[in-house]
Amino acid sequence: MQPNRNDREHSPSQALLTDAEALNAALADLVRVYQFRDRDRICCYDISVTQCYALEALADHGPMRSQTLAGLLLLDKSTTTRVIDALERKGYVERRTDEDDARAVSLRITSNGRSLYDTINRGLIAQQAELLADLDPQVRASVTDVIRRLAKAAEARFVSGVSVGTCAPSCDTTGCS
Amino acid sequence: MQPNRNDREHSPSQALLTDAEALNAALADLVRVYQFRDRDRICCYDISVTQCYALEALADHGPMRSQTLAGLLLLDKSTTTRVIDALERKGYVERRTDEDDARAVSLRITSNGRSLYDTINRGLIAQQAELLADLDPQVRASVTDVIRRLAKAAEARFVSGVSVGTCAPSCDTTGCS
DNA sequence: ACGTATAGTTGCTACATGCAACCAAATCGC
DNA sequence: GCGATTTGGTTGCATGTAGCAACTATACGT
Repeated sequence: MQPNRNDREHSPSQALLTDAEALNAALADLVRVYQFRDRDRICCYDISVTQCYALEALADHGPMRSQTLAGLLLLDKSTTTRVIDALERKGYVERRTDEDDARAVSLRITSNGRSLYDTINRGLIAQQAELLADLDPQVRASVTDVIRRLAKAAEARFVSGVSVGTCAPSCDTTGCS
Repeated sequence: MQPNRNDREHSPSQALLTDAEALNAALADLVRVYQFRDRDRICCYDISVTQCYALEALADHGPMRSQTLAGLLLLDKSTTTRVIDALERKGYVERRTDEDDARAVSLRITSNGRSLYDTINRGLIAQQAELLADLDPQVRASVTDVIRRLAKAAEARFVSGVSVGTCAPSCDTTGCS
C-alpha cells in the first residue's frame, strides 16, 4: 500500500511512534481488563466467556458445523466440542446431525440462546453508546474501523504464526531476544 | 459536541446505537483474538501473558509491593505471588524485603526483565504504528483516547461490581434478564 | 469393497486462577 | 512491654479452560 517503506518501517516520525506506543499501552490494558469484565459480567448468566463467543458466532452467522465454529473462535476442535457440550446442556444450542454428512453436526442457537445473548449484549451496547455519544460520528466510525483492523491484523498474525509453527517470527529466527 | 443530552441516555439516535453495536462487536473480536495473539507472541519468550502484564507494570511504575501489583492487575494476591515466583525464577524480577516493613516484599524489574519487555513491546508497537500510519493524527489520538476510556470504564465496572459482590449490576437488581 | 481422509468425541495433561488456611511481622490497646 | 488484632505474603486445594493425541464413525476415491 505504501510504496515508501522507509517512512513506515525504518524511521517513522516520532509522533507516529509515540502514538503507536500509546495505542499499544491502551490496548494492552483494554484487553487485560476486558477479560475480567467479561468473565464477571457473563458468568453470572451461567455461561463462560468462550461459551458467549460461541453463542455470538452462532447468533451472527447462523447454523454451522463444529469445525467452522472452531475456526472462527480459533479453538481446538476438542475444546469446541466441550464448549458446545456446555451450551447444549444449558439449552442454548442444539446439535443436529448434518443432513448431508452423518459425521458432522449442525450447530444451531436456540431461541433461549438467542435471548440470553441479546440480554448480555444489550447492556454492553448501552455502555459503548455512552462512550461514543460524545464523539463526532466520523470519529466513531474511525474508532470502530481501527479496532476492526487491529483485530484482523492480530488474527492474521496469529493464524499465520501458528500454521508456520513459530511465534514472533521476526524474532526467533533473527535472535532479537 | 452533541448538545442534546436526551439523545444519549434516553432515546439515543439509531445511528448511535448502530455505531455502539458495531463497536461492541469489533471490541469483542479484538479482545478474543488478542488473547491468542498475545499468548502466541509472548509465550515464546518463555513468559506467560499475565507475567508480561506484571513485567509491564513494574517497568512502567517502578518497584512496588506484591499487593499493589495485584491491585493493578486485578489478580488475587496468591496468583500474584505465583506470577512473581515465575518471573523471579527466570531472573526478570527481583524480590527484596521492604525496608520499612519486613512482611512486605519490594518487587523490582531486573535489567534482563526490562530488556525482555522492551523486546516484546518493540514488535507490538511497530505493528500498531503500521496501522496508525494511514490515519490523520487527530483520529489517531481519538482512537487511543476512546480505547483508554473503554478500559477505564470496564475497570470501574469490574471493580465496583466485584466489591459489591454482584455482577451485571444494572441487571440483577432491575431484573433486566 | 477396501483403504484413506474427515468430523467429532474422549482421555489425559498442563496451567492459570481464586478461596481459604496459614505464617510472620507490625500495630493497637491496656 | 505484652497479648490481641490486623496486615502482607505464601501455600494447599479445587476448579475451569485449553490443547494434543488416540479413538470412533462416516464419507470418499479407486
